[in-house]
Amino acid sequence: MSKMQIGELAARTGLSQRTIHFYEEKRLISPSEREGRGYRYYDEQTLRRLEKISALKEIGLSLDEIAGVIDLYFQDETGIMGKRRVLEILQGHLKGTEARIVSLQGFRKDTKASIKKLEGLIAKAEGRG
Amino acid sequence: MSKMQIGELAARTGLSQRTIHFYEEKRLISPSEREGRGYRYYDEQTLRRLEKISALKEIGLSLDEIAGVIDLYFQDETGIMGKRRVLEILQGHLKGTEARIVSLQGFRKDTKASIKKLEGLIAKAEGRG
DNA sequence: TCATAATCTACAGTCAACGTAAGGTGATGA
DNA sequence: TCATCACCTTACGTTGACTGTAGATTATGA
Repeated sequence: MSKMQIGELAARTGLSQRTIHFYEEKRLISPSEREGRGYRYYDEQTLRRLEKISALKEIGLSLDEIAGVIDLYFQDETGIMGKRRVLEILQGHLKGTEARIVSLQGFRKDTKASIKKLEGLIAKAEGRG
Repeated sequence: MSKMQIGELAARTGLSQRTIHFYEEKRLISPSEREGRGYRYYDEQTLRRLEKISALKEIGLSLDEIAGVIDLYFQDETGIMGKRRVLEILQGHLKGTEARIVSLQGFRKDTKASIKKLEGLIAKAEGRG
């Protein structure tokens, strides 16, 4: 269970094997082990890492940006300075996410207004017809 | 006011002139006029159109997808069938937007939890130090 | 009239994030 | 023995969304 090959990892994350290779090139992940015949082996940690990467992509970060922060999510920061730094990054993500949400809510409002107006027009046209 | 050249349009939308040309190639917009064999002239309608395009990009539509629906936002649909069609599209956008919001809210929740945990650790470390 | 500014067309280049294909290795089961 | 499988590396291709730039044309003000 704990050790899996790339095929299983791909299946469980929904990513393609190529994408996983690509993420390794970009230093977003690395296999936990590379035994005899060259196969990559991954653990659950990498699985969670990939999930976090997808989540960060969802909020609009580029892979480069993700590469710059992904470790912060998974290293056990011992020093208090490290913890503060991680905290700052997370707070930045939170802010970005909230801005994004607000912007989408604005769009939602506009769209709802358009819909309502259009429904009115349709109702009127039907009533008259 | 009503008639402007590409420079002004670019300034007012925040897009580059090159991008506006590009959007024209992609049939997302077109100049209202092309007098004297040369310069493009735009009206306020195009300005609003570009703003809508940006909004649709914001919610994750590709330029191709936008090209497929942008007219619906600006044509005065006369027939009731047309109106229904526009309504459907808008409802689709609304659904997509709401899904997007929910997903971001999930991420926000996770991030907040991480922050809280981290703040706890920092407080503990400080209290002990 | 002439400099300068604004715009034009057309083609090439870039960058991210993969996709795809070719050719090769070691393990496994019929 | 041999086909199949799961993976490997290397490398070129693709798509989307721009961006740069050269060289020509058009407009404007002193």
